[in-house]
Amino acid sequence: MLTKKKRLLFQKQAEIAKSISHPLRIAIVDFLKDGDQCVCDIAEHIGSERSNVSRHLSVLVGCGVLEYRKEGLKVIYNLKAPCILDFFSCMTTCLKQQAEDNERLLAAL
Amino acid sequence: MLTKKKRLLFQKQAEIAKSISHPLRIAIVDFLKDGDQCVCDIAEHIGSERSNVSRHLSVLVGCGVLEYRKEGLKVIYNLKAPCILDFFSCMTTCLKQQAEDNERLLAAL
DNA sequence: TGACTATGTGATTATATACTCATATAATAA
DNA sequence: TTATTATATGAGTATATAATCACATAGTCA
Repeated sequence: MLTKKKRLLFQKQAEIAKSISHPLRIAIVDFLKDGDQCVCDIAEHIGSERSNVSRHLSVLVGCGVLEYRKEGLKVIYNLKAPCILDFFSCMTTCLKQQAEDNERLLAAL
Repeated sequence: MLTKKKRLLFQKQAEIAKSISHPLRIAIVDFLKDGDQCVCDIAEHIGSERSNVSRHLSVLVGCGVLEYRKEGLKVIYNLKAPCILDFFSCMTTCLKQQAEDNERLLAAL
């Protein structure tokens, strides 16, 4: 059986995973890998309402994936945990694997 | 603006991330890193109903994180994408960072 | 064959999440 | 001061997810 310690760890890890479990949040992290950006530029880049983007950003900040600083009127967000990007490539590997599996299946029909 | 290609990629990546965005599913993946297991042993280890575990397992299989084989009555699950484990350590790094931040904050009070 | 065991699934309910709109806050400039 | 701009947040609605229970399926063995 799981210990309480492990349960807590898994709970916290799940929160981080959940924070990047949304296409727009993935797009945000991907955008920020090339440099810091303000909310309005992020919103324009991913094509969504600023209010919506603001909420997505606060989820990512809450989990320690992003951090921000204020510069005049603007709030600039940046990647705090770049190791997240490694996970992105792991997911891409998964997807390639799946695509290859499907290809093999198709060839067998 | 995002291209359609990128949108699709982010959508698929979000699905994989979502598949591990649950404490029980994290516990399952963590359990399977030490070797293949059947549903009933997984259910006992994580302390949840078999029907519930079965559903969580099918989510993970659906995203290519796990795969399974049948052995008699039992269905044995194993880790198909071990790179997921690297992400676990990234998340642990995030959590340590957050804990340190909190410590610094506390010390400043 | 029938009994038993492991697993999966349909239906239901409770809860969580995402999005939109309207509004609030805060910094800046006229 | 007022107006403007960037950002954040409350409320409401729609949708997605998780857990439970009952039942179905499928493999094994007497």
